[in-house]
Amino acid sequence: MQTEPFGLPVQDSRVLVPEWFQRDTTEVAKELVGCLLCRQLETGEIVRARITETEAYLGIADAACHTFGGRKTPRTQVMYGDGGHFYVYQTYGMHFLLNVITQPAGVPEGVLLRAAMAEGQPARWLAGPALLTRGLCVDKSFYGKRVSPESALWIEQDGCTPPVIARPRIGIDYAGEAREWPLRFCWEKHPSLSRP
DNA sequence: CTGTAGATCTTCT
DNA sequence: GAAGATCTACAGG
Repeated sequence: MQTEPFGLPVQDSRVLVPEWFQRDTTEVAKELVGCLLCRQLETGEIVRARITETEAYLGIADAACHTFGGRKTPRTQVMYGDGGHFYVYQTYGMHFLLNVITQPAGVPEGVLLRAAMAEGQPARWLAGPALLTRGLCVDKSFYGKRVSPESALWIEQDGCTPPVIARPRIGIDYAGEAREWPLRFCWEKHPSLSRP
């Protein structure tokens, strides 16, 4: 039931378990739009943000993915593990980007979380992958942790089913034909999108 | 509104 | 040694 605009307030929700992520990456990316990214801060306070934008990265066949061609480096190592864990890396020397690993072990794919909106905050507070991690105090210490409340960072689903549209991904012009692939999933017309 | 530059540093060649 | 799954500020039209 989608009565309030832009998915607020939160309804009865359930925590997604790691196994939920161990399947088709594009499906996971699509279904994560509308879910709640939850973070328990050092203070104990819990922040819930409605995910509004994701991107799927399809592993060895995807020139935009860090594991393209089966590349295995210290940075990408966790991508080869079980889905339902986090892949966090730093880019441009100053930004952390948060991914959820998908698929069973051996299939190095994942979903980049690009934008979200938290209740009681400006719509553009988390309107970008680096803004999202900065706002929720997510850094490389989450690398390899389970997507679970015991990690202080998890995802809940509460039956919110927004209108989702697919677009080419952002910032991957180097990726040859893969740059056209419609793997960016957006909540249609949502004010918190990183870009329209 | 558009374009461009600078910040800043890990990762891989 | 170069580039990057970004963001912000500022200049110009």
